Amino acid sequence: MSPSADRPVRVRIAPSPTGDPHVGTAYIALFNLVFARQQGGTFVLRIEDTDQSRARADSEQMIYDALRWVGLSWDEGPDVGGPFGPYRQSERKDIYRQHADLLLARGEAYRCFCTADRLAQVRAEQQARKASFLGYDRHCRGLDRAEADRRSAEGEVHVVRLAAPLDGKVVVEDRLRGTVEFDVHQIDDQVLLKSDGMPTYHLANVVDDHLMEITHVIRAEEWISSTPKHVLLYKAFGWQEPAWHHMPLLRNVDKSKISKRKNPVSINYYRDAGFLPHALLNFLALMGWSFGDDREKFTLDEMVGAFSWDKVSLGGPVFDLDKLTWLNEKYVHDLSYEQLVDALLGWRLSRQHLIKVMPLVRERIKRLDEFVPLTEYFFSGDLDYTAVAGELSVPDVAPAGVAQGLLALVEKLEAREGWDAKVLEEEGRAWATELGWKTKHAFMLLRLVVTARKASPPLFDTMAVLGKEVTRRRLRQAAELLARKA
RNA sequence: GGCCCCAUAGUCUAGCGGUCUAGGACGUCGCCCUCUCACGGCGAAAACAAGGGUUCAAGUCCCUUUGGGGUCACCA
Repeated sequence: MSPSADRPVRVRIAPSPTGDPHVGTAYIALFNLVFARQQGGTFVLRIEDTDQSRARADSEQMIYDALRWVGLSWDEGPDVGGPFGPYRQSERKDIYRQHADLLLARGEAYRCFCTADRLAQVRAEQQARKASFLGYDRHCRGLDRAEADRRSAEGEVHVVRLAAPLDGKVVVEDRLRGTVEFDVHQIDDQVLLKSDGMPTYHLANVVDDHLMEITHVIRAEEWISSTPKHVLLYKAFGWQEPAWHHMPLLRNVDKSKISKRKNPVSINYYRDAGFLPHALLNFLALMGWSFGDDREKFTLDEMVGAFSWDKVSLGGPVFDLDKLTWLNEKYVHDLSYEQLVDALLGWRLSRQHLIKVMPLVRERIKRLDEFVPLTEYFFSGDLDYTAVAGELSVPDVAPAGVAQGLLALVEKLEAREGWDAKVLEEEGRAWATELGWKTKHAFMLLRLVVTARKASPPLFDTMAVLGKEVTRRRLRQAAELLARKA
């Protein structure tokens, strides 16, 4: 019965390198790793980079660094290799194509020549008449196969879609939630191969999981509604399904799915804000899992020893920074003085970081004793704006407008790859222009937000050294403060 | 809106039919310790979403409602 009883346990995480390393990735990675370790299994890291338009050059490395920083490591992956490689989906294009061809040959899939415009029209029409089902209308499903193959051979742009069954139910056996049934009428003919030849998540995920002999899929709850599509794919291929486990989603304070707009979400933020990696990891474990007794502080090894699925709770846990801070305090207090010193030296007091700060302050100090008071904001997380609250403003702009402006800058910086003084200045100037704010005023505002002082080293150099996460957090915090005032 | 998931205090959770006048933790408040602050110690307020069943017995099982969330892409 168990799809894995006879096979060695293999699990995976499959992050997509589209941005900053996400706490949710670490969260899911933790549960995968713990389960693998407990079962004497293997934990695989696979990079899902099939969307060229969203891929970011530095993102993949940041994922590795961030996961290692929290203390998670994998047995197989693009950077460490392994017998089931390549572990980067962009390097497996041929494999997906072959599998799509296989499905095509079996009549389990078909070519679709519909244009993006037509698809958009269909969707708009469905929405307009408030159709209960939104999805592809199977326009190309009836096409003659030989004819479709000919058009394809002639180079006509098209995608490959799964020919989902027209009737019946798809059953997902979730090990955390039990049997979940989906009516097949809710599932449309999912695209498997995009017109650029890259697979969609659905195809790549199923093909890779099978080829990499993944026995247990442990992923976030947001995937549960696409699981029937995956089940259908396993059936179409005639493969054995993995055991499904859908973990609850981390939440913002308002209970929505955790997002960078409402909560620091990058692992790098937690690092830069002075959280200890083991504390973060321990905290993530607490989000959805409990030790069994009242223990809240425990190591990875202890968790591995005590882990079981029935101690996972399914309500979406709110990521509570206060409780994380409390846990972090426990970890800090458990360090010896020497260890704490090392922790600091590995953090913002590292030689590496101080060397970045120095060009900004050397000209501004006359004696060494001035360094610490002058540079405090380089070593802080959140700032206290009470002393400058009155000056946190732009002439003739209401506080709410200033808040909005700050958030607009956050969005702007988000959209731009790279974080150095040059990029920041470009974006900063464009931002001020767009808002119609004099740079003098706009930049003083930013200076106050970022340093809580009226005098500082050059603004954009300061932001560059501060780093993306801390800067972003301060912009948001200040915006929130101003919005409250309004 | 269709489908799906979820439901114990503001938050994270224990509870797997009787031992629950519901336990722990964060946060909040009070007291103690104390040269200050912090730590620490002690204590307080604070929850089984609602309504129906099943049962001798329901926070625990079932149904409905309500609420929250997710998802409906050539993104993952």
